Amino acid sequence: MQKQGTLLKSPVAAAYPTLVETYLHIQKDAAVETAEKGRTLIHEDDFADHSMLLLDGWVAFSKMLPDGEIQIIDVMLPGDFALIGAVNAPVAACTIEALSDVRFIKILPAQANGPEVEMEQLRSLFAGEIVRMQARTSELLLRMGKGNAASRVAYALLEFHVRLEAIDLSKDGYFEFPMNQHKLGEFTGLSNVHVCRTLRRFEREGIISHPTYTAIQLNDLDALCMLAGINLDAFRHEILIKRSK
Amino acid sequence: MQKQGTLLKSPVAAAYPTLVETYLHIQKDAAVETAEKGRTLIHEDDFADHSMLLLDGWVAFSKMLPDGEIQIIDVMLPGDFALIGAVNAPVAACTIEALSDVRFIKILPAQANGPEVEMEQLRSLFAGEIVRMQARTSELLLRMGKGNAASRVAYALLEFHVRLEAIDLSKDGYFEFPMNQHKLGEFTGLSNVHVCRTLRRFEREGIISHPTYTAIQLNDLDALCMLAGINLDAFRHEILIKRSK
DNA sequence: CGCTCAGTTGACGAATTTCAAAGATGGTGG
DNA sequence: CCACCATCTTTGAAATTCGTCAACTGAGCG
Repeated sequence: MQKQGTLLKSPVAAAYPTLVETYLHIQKDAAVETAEKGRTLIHEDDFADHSMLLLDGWVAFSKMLPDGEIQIIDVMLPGDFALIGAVNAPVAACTIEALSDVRFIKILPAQANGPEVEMEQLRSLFAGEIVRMQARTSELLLRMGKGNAASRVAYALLEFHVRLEAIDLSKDGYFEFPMNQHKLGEFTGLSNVHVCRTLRRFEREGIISHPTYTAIQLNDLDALCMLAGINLDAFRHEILIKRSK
Repeated sequence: MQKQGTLLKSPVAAAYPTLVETYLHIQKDAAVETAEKGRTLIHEDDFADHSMLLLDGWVAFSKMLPDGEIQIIDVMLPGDFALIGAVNAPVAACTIEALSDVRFIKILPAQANGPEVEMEQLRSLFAGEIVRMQARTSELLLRMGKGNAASRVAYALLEFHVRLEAIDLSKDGYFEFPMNQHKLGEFTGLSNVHVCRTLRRFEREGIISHPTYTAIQLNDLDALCMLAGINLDAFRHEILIKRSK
């Protein structure tokens, strides 16, 4: 377990001072938990009345059909907050899995709902995070229902890029990408085979390239936006926090 | 505009005393707004920092791709609460449309974030509503990505039935259903034509019947659960409030 | 060196969309 | 009460997209 001092040195705290710092200012003894890549933190239908604040790494929320098919509902990135359960809804709707090694804080209901003025400010930030998560899920659902394979893959890549860029983890379209094609298929609702074909097509057309096995390079954001049906500026307003600096 | 007296007489207040009554106990002068079927309340990308409490009727949250294809993200039913925007995320991710004549209350950020003890209780209820909305969207997204047409349509019918039954608006599988096949296609991610084929198949197999044009009768819940890949008890725990009576 | 796992590619088939046209229903105004 | 109109539903046939199956490749690792 680590304490505040360590937290504030993390790149996340530097990039997103408001949420992480605000929380730590109130809960000075917050316990930081860690999990390695591939670890399942919570299973669908488990008891859960808490929330989660991700400090480092990638986390997937997913669900499974009886036949074993898995769909990733949302991916949390460093600095993100998620409501997992509530006192009146104490069941986790999703399985939560670490897509990379992660560091996170578990937030209990009582740790955010108090009358103190600082908590009021904190709740306001949490509400924003929830709205942005809903916005991401909505965009995903839209393309799942009405978009083709190219649209879904382009959207996924753009979403990650835009969110990572805001916390300095994507530069000029280049970022570390800890999901393989099978996982990307679970996120986009496609088979791993079709994800492969779509990525290869993008690569042939020069839209993307993958310089290393664990990273990706987006070369033509305009083309991706066209394919995904996204207006990049409007999209940023919808899924990024208004920086308070 | 109507006041508390009228509200408490509504079937919703009787069925869900906790949320609606708790809110009205704090905001005694809450203004009730109305809208007729088909009316758009908010457009995607509009400014919005508020929430909404639905008293009567059905409301759809939807998004549109540049080519005009529409996907319904979630449907609110009487008694439901939804976070539309937040102070730190003041953009509506969805277009909000009345699927039937509706009555609702607009809730501003300041009306729920105060230090008072009653507001603490109210926020706890709101948090539960948000978790349940996320659970519904997750179930929908799962079937959109990995389910076939029968699974999606069966899920949609079951979701409406289970939620309506909890507020006495579905009895023995019979309920008023204000969506046409085109709208149901927007919800399930199918063309209206394929929704039609799927419904007709269900009807041929005796799983459902539609006694009037605006109502539907679910005859075989077990068969629908099998098709949707749902465990009805687990599903109820996930998307229904724990009644406090 | 051989093992395993992720990625790649082609051929085929199944599910769903699109297009087109024909019924059914309900509302409206004469 | 009837005729007409717009909207919704139903059905068939053709086209498309994507999944499945199977085989092959290539990288990492003991």
